Amino acid sequence: MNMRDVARRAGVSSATVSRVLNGSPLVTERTATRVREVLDKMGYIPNPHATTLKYGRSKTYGLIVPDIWNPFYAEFLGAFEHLVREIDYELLFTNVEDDAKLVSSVRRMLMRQVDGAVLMASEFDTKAIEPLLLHKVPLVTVDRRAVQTGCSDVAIDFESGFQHAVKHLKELGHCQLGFIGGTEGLKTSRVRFQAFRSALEHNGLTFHQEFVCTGNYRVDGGDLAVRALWERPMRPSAVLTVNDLTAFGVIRGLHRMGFAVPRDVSVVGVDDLLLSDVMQPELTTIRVPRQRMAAVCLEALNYTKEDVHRRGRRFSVPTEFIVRESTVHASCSEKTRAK
Amino acid sequence: MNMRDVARRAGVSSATVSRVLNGSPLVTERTATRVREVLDKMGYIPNPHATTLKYGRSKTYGLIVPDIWNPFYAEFLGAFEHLVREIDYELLFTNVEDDAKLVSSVRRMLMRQVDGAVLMASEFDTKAIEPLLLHKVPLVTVDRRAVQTGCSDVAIDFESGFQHAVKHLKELGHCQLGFIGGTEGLKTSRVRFQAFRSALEHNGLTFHQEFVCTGNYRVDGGDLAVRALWERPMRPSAVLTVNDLTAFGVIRGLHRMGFAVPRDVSVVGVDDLLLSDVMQPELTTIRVPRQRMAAVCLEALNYTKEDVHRRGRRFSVPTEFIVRESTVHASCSEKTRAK
DNA sequence: CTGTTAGCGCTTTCAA
DNA sequence: TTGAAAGCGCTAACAG
Repeated sequence: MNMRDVARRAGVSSATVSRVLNGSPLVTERTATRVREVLDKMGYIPNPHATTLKYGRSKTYGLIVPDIWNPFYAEFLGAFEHLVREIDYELLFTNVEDDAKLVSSVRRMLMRQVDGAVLMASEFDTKAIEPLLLHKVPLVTVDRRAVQTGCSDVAIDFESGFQHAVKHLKELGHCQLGFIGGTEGLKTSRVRFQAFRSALEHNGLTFHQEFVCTGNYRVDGGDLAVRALWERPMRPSAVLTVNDLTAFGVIRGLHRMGFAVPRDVSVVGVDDLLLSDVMQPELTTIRVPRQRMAAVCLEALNYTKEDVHRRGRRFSVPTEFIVRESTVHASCSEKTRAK
Repeated sequence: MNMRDVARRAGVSSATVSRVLNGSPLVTERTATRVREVLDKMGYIPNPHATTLKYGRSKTYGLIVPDIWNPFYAEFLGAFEHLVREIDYELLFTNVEDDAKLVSSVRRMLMRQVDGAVLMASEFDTKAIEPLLLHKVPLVTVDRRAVQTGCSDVAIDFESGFQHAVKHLKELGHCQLGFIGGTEGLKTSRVRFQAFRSALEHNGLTFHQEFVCTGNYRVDGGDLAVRALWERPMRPSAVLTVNDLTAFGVIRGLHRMGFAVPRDVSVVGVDDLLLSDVMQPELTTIRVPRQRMAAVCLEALNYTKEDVHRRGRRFSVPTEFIVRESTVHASCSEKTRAK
C-alpha cells in the first residue's frame, strides 16, 4: 500500500499526503487531520527507498568498527545506535577485521548512499576511505588526529588521562613504569604510547624502552606481552596498558606466572569497560566515555555535513581517571623488579 | 553515474549491463568482457535502492537484540554480521531496551523492506511482531520455543547443558543447588529455569524454592539476588545462573559479603563469554556457541523464506558444558549452608 | 491551499 | 543475443 492508496481513500492527492507526512505548513488543519486518520486506519508504512532513489539521501549513517568482540566497541555501538535512532536515522553497522573487509564496507556504504559515516577502523591508509571522500560522504574518524576536506576527527584526550595515571602511580611510589601497547603500526597505538611517554616526562620520570612491549588490543596480547616483558633483566613496578582488555591479559599473565596484582605489580587500563569493575582486582583505568563519544561523533558528523567542501574540524572527548584496586603503593620488594 | 552511463560508454543498452552484473547467460562473452572493462574503468557502484523499490527485495536482514551491552549479543552480532556479509546481504541491527523501541524497530524493518529478521528481543507478546508476520516477512525467533506460519524458532539446548552442569555438581558432592534466574516473566528465563529444574529431577536431587532468586541478566542483578538469597535461613552450596553476567554478579556479591568462590560456594554460568575465562576465578559455564547459533539462525531464515505461508520449523543449537575453576568439591563446611 | 507530473536507477518482459 | 520501455513510491517544482 502506498501514498496513492491513502490519498484516494482520503479524497486528496498523493502530494497532499506527502505534505502531511512531512509536516508541511501548506495544508489545512482540516485536511491534515483527515489524512492522518486515514494514514492511521490503513496502517500506512512509508517506503524510504523511493526517497533515497530520487534524492540520494538515505537517512542512514555508517559505522565502521575494527573489533565488535571488544566490549568497548559494542558499548559505543549501543550508545551511537541510540542517538541515531533518536534523530530518526538508520545505522549501517560493519565490523572490519581486515583490509579486504574495509574495502567492501566502504563500497556498501556507497551503495546504500549513507549520509555520513563514522570510522573507527584502526588502519586506513587513507587509501580505503578515498572513495567515500570522492563521493562527498561526510566523514568522521576517531583518533586519527588529522582532518581534511569533508572529514573531521574526534580525538580522545589520552594525554590528560595518562598524565593523571602516571601522577597517581608516582604518588604511590612507582618510578619504573612499563607500557603494553596496541597492535604495531596503528595510529591509535602510537597516540596512546606518545601520551604515555609525555606523561612520564611531565612527571619527571624517565622512560625505559625495555619496559615497553607491544600487544594487540586483546587479552591474549596483554598476556603474551607481559610474559615477554618479564623475561627481561629489569622489570617495572607498574604497567600501563593500551586498553582494558590488554590490562586483563596482563593481570592474567602475571597471575599465571605467580605474581599478584596489585600486590606485586600495579596495572592501569584504558576504556573502563562495563566489566572492569567486576574483574578481580577491580581495574584502575582511564575511562573513555562512550556516551559522550557517541554524541561528539554525531556532532562532528553534523558539522562535516554542513559543508563537505570545507575542511573538517577537530573535536575532543575528555577522559577520566578512575582509581580502583589494581594500583597500590610500590611494594619495594626487589623480587618484582629483577629476576 | 548509473547503468545508462556505463551502457553508453560500452556501446550497449542498460539491459545488457544489468545482465552482465547479474551473471545472466544471455550475453556473449565478448560483450560481457567489454562491459566489465567499462564497469571497472568507470568505478561503477550499483544503487540497490532502485531494485528494492521496484521489486521489494532489499538484500537486508534485520536483527533485534535486547541488550548489546551484554557481550553475548555483541559476540553473536559479530558472528551474524560476518555470515550475512558473506552472502552479500546487509544487516539492519537494532538494540531494543523496551517495548517502545521494539515497536519502532519493527516499523523500521518494515520500512526498509528487510527480506527477513532474527528476533532475540526477549519479550514480544507476539503483539509487537504481528506487523512483520502480516507483511510476510520471514521471521526467526530464538528460544521462544514456538513456531507459526512464517516464523521459525531456534532453541538453545539448555536442557542438556543444565543436565551436564547438575551432574557435575552432584559428582562434586553438591546436593543443595541454587538458581539465579533472569528477568521475571521472560520466556527465556522460564526456559532456563525449567531446564534447571528438570536437570535436578534427572539427577535425583530435590528442588528447593528457597534456593531460587530472580536477577535481570546483568551483573548487578546477580549481585543483588545472591545477597537476597544469603539472607534466607538456608543456603545452597552451589549456584547455577541464567547467564555469565549474572554469575559474575553472584561471584562479586559473595565476595563482597566475605565468601570466596569456589572455596565457599561453587558457581556455574551460561554463555561462555570471551571474558569468562579471564575472570577470577575462571568461570565454569554452559557454553552457547555464537558462531553455530548465527549459522543456524541463517539456516532458519532461509527455511522460512522458502515459503512464508508454511509453518516455521524448530531448529536446535547444542550447548557445551565447560568446567573451569568456579566449581570444586562441596566444602561440607556448614557455615555456607546456614547462618 | 491543492493537484499534476516528472524522474530517481534498476530489472524484466516483450519484441526484434 | 540485444534493446526498448514500463514501473516500483516518493517529493518537489510548477500550475492552478
